[in-house]
Amino acid sequence: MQTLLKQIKTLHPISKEAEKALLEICNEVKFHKGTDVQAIGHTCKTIYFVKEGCVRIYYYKEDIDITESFEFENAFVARAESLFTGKPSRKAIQAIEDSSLIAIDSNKLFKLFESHHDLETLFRKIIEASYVSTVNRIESLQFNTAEERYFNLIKDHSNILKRVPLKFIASYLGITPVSLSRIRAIK
Amino acid sequence: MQTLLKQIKTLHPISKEAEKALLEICNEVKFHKGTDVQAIGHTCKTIYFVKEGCVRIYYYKEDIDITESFEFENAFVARAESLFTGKPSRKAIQAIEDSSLIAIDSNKLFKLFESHHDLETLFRKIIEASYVSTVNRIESLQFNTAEERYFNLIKDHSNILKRVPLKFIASYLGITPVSLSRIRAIK
DNA sequence: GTAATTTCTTATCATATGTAAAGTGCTTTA
DNA sequence: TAAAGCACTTTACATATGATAAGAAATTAC
Repeated sequence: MQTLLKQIKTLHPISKEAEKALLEICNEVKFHKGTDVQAIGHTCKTIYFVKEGCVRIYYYKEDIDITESFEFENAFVARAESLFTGKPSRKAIQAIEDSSLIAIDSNKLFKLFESHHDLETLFRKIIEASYVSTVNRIESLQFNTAEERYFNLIKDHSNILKRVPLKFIASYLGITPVSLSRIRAIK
Repeated sequence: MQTLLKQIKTLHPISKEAEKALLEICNEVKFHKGTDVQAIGHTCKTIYFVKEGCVRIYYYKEDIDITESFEFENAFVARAESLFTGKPSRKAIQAIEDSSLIAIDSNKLFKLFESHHDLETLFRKIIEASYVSTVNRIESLQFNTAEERYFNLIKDHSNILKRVPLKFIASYLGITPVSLSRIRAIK
């Protein structure tokens, strides 16, 4: 759990009591490469912190597997559209590598917000940061070419090519694996 | 200010004291159609609530005006990438119609969070909802065709065509005005 | 109310990306 | 170790969207 606490410290330091209360609703879970952490149709009631490994959120659009996002070490993962609305998710979370995640029970967490103001502030900031990164992603999808998006991705995540299959990267960029191959062949 | 309080009630009811404190950091501002509410390069320190009219967030990519988002009555507007990072924004907010906005001073608001827990919860929920809608927008940009995106937009905002010029809608959808004309000609 | 400007549409051609199919090489597994 | 399966690439062709330019329609300014 030390990695989680260390990461929290960089975002919004919390009191010892809040730390203790938080740890009580956390537990570590491990998943093998390729297995679903949470399945499609499940209502998201857990926020995960990636301690080791990496995961993706994916869904099916007309039988085609589409990767919505990747998360690596020290990132938080949840299916926002389910977690914040209480509706079942059409999306799943899957381990891309053998991964260790810290699972935080979201209902218990929201309860803790009432007694630990600093915990709510911490998670508000986490949500704000996620929000900013989705806004930036929209900008990229809206008017960058697939080629620009690909080269930006490997610039920001230099080791992603070693860790994530190209087929996942292709749908993440909004293109087919064939199209990605063409882009990669250029340079 | 009644419209703002009414909208808040539907999201997360707050105490009378919190209401009073909030109103003290709000003030109403009016803008004529076509004028900038906040300019490019300005660091966002205001959250707006649209009382009447509509606005858009836009920026320039290589001299081309791109609309990132629209907001209509009863919605909150802010340039998240600036508000939550403290950096100057490359984006502007512009009134599309003559509009009445309620301006909330964000620094004062964040200060109020310390004394009014329910205000923080309210704004956390507002951010959560914005986050969910950006996640949905990513899904749409990632794998829907321009045609699907257009018909979804007018389905969700039935009166948008009467209120917003097509050139803004085109860039919002990630296509050129010419391409939008073609799509509209189909049906 | 007319002229000027802006917005929108249409047409033509160029280009990027999609689809389908076949081939290559790597990994898994029996 | 051979066979099977999977990931990735390449090719050929189809289609959607972009770029440019010209014309029609709507809006704005005087």
